[in-house]
Amino acid sequence: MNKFLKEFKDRGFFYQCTNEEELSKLLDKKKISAYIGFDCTAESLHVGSLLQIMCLRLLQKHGHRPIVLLGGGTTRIGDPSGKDKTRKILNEKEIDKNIKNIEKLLKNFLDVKNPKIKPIFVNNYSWLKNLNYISFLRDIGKHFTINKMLSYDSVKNRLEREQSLSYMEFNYMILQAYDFLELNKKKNCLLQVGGSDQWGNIVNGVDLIKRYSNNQVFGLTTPLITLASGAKMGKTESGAIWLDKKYLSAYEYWQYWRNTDDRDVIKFLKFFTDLEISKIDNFQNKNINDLKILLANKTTEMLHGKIAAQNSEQAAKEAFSGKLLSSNLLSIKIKSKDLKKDIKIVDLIIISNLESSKSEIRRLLKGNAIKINGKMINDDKFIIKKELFDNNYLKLSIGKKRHIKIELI
RNA sequence: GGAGGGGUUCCAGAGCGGUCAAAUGGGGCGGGCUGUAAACCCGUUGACUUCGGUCUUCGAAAGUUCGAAUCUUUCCCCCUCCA
Repeated sequence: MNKFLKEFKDRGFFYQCTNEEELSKLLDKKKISAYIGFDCTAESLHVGSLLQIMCLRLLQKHGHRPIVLLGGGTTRIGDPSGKDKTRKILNEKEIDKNIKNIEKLLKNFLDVKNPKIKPIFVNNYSWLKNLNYISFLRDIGKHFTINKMLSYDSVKNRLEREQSLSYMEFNYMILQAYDFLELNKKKNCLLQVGGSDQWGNIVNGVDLIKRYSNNQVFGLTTPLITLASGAKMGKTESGAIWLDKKYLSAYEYWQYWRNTDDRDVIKFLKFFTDLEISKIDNFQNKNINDLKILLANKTTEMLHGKIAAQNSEQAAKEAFSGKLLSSNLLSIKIKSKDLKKDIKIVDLIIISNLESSKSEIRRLLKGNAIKINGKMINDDKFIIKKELFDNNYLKLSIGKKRHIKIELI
């Protein structure tokens, strides 16, 4: 089997392929361009897209060129896959902003220097915006049958549940197939990779290209990642695990990985780090917590850089060992003039934006959850005095995991 | 078009005139155990509070009543069956 495909499988990326044998042969013969499309409905991607990003990296590792499609056109329509309701439609400005930001984000993960494998970023709006309806129907539309389109899960589910599916959304799969055709024509793109929910859309593209130009191209999908706990990856109660540090700090990102369920650690090392498979397979007997730290370091390093990863590890070490102040701890600044009057612990936490409900903070206080400089506070009338600050710093702990440095400025 | 059933707190789902900020389960949060894991146990889960209470919530609006999530009217939205 082709080396790329083998590693793709060994790491657990593989779910389905339109024609594995032929793809393997092709990849042995030459270096190709392959594309993955990303949703641009938000300003940042989250961990849910990370497997796709790892696919891009793997392509590069094996000398293939990734094409990143940031769907300015299709985001304007909204993919009905996995959705019960029509998505909210974003306006042009928002989408353009999202595309710019996501492109920047992705560049953190990819080799953008090596001219042979440098990623190509494309926006399908550039070809979708000028489509002529009649000629599109004649050239492209004739290759699609409604009979088949109705059989796809994304469509079928909607219809079965009697949820309305607009004609606009119904066209999504055709547009995605058309994207593939365009990329095949313009960039000689021979492979589309996506999540398993994209299978139908990908197959349509492969079929369209076959019918339209008689070229053979391929589709490859990755499995949906579920956690050992049964939950979907990437969402926690406090929100999505964003990749952009504007929404989630490097430390919090590091913590997300550090808190991986035991049962998921080996799997995640294969998914989300570049460590060699053979090496990971030898980890079975290693201390599970060391592996979690390794996982956190590698994933954080990849996104935020080595320094950020090291700082996060250091901060965690200090925070959880009970050390009072660490320069690496998440820091929140409050103005000293706000501290002039007697400020209560409850208000301090509100000002710091750590909690938004005073009732909640009172509950936490009652539940032995709040510590200042390592000392438990139960009284909701506890006054924060200047003396509590050591060199203008104070350590506030909420629960066992949230340790924050409050800085007086 | 005709006949029924329903919209309840994050979710599922009870309540059907006062004892309802609303059972129960899930989820979340906090505590315990531990390893920043899992499992398990306990507490908690609308907001504000001078801890006495106060205010806002049961699809929307209006009404009956001393008192409404519960009754009436109108409106909006969902589901099932028949045509």
